[in-house]
Amino acid sequence: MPKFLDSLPMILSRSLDRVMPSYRRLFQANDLTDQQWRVLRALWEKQHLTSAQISQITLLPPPSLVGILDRLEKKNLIGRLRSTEDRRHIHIIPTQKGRALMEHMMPIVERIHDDFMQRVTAAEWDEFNRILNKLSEPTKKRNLA
Amino acid sequence: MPKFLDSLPMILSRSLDRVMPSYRRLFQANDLTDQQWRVLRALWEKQHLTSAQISQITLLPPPSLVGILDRLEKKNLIGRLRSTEDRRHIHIIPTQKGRALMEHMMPIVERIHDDFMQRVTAAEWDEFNRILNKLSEPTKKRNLA
DNA sequence: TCTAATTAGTTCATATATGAATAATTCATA
DNA sequence: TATGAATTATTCATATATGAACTAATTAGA
Repeated sequence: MPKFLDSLPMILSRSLDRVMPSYRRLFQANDLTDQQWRVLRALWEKQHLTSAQISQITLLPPPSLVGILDRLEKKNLIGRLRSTEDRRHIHIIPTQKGRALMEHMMPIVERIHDDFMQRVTAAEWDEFNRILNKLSEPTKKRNLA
Repeated sequence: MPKFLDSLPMILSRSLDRVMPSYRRLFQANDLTDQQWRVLRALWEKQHLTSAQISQITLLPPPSLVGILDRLEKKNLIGRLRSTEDRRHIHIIPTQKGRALMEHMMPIVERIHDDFMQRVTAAEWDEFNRILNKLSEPTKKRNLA
């Protein structure tokens, strides 16, 4: 008899609730929300991305992204630049200030990540990812209603 | 060099995004949000719970819970009853209609759950929970109440 | 006994999630 | 080449998340 608290959604939600505070302290110290940081983080590797690309990388839904980008723009951390080739695309580009903030935060984020990683062995981490992937791997539509 | 997409928060978020749709189709077919179902589900075992207890079980923050309970009450699925012993407590009680809805949905929810469980062995599931717990176990604030 | 500290539920301001719909642009193709 | 389909970013309405603050009720302590 599977208990509510042992269901997959609750297990994942509870873990997120436990993991996020360690990161959130850093985000708040830098006046960022979780989501705002995700956008900046996505721009760490690439110099510019479209909204759709950011949405795909960060898992942030497009309607949410509009407001998140608005606020990042207002804080002068990113800029919007409409593409001349395909005028439907809007390139999101970090500003100097945005890039400076990323450079300040990235090492700390990595340290937080490393702290979590040190809780398990490399083999455990791999095994964890393998099983979680089996559990959540997308297949067909699973409509049991 | 850990990639953004392989960080613990992103892995957990992505898995949730992949798992929830299977449940959400059922919730929507019954005119419920994820959170509204969580509250009903919490009331499946117990006949009545206080707001604080529901918040703890469902992981829903108290300020959110107020609105969620308002809407469940408006749909006549639950009722609020102020305790006479401690007038700060408010008991949340499913209505007849609420209980009927739960009885209709529970078997389907269980089937969805079983469907996910069949993707891994019992040993894998245990191992998954063990590692995830090591990863996300709270260390500080260990409140031994 | 009387007041300070706690507790439960709530409100507030702001930010985000969700699903439907829309405007502008580009693509596909008859 | 006109025109319907597809794409990109956006808006809209509603629901929820987050952290601070607030009210009413209860409890702890001097």
